[in-house]
Amino acid sequence: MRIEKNLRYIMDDNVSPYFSNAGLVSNTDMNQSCSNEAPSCGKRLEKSFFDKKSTTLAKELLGQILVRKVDGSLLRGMIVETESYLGENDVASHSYNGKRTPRNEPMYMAPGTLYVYSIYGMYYCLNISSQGEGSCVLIRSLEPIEGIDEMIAGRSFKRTSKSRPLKEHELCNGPSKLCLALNITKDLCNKVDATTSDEIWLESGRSVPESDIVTAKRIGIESAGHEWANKPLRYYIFKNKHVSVKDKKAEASYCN
DNA sequence: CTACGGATGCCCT
DNA sequence: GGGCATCCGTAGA
Repeated sequence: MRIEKNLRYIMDDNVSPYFSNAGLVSNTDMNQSCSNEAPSCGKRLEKSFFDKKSTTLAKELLGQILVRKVDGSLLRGMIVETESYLGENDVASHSYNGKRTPRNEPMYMAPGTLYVYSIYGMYYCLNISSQGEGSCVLIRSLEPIEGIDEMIAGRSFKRTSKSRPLKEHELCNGPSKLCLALNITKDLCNKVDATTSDEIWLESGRSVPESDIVTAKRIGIESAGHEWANKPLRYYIFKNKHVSVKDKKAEASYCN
């Protein structure tokens, strides 16, 4: 029943090469389904993958798979939008000026460590620590791959019977939406080492060519001032429906 | 499509 | 006490 419903979603929204075989059930199937994409597809990303400066990591995380175990079932989403936070020199970073508090401690931990913080009293954002003191990558959007029904259940928070049903591309198209969909909370995931955890980790997906990466300004940091608010430190996959905010000007130079 | 107000509570000063 | 790397519903073009 659940699989049947998932498949229907996939059929309705079959835009990603990742979905070519619609393998939704097990790790084994996943590996088989993308064996033509990349030799390492479906393998856990190791420490060395994360040990890069945040701008590089932010781009290389595009196309990779975030995996979360919820009540014994696996939820998977492909990362389609990220932001780089540079550390002590970045006015918009929680670690600006080398600021270090109990909240942002994970930003200073080993690359691959998750930094989950609460925002606006009711939401969370997920970051991954990168190379460099106090720098990290914010995960802004996912394209759901597996566990759609669980994601819908997670996103029912704050929604009523009057609310319009969510479309698939609305499940994870925002930093706090994806945390709701994948049950990522500070209590459960903050400071977790994603290279060793059995509850949340990353797997290699497809590699996104530079020509498919749109570079744009970051979202929601106007208070950092124009100069830093406008730095091109947000990255997303061109034409992907699951991106939270598109930048038409940045996309104008792309074809198709 | 964009604009805006309200929700809601943690964290730092 | 004020700010916040957000989301949602409504209003209007």
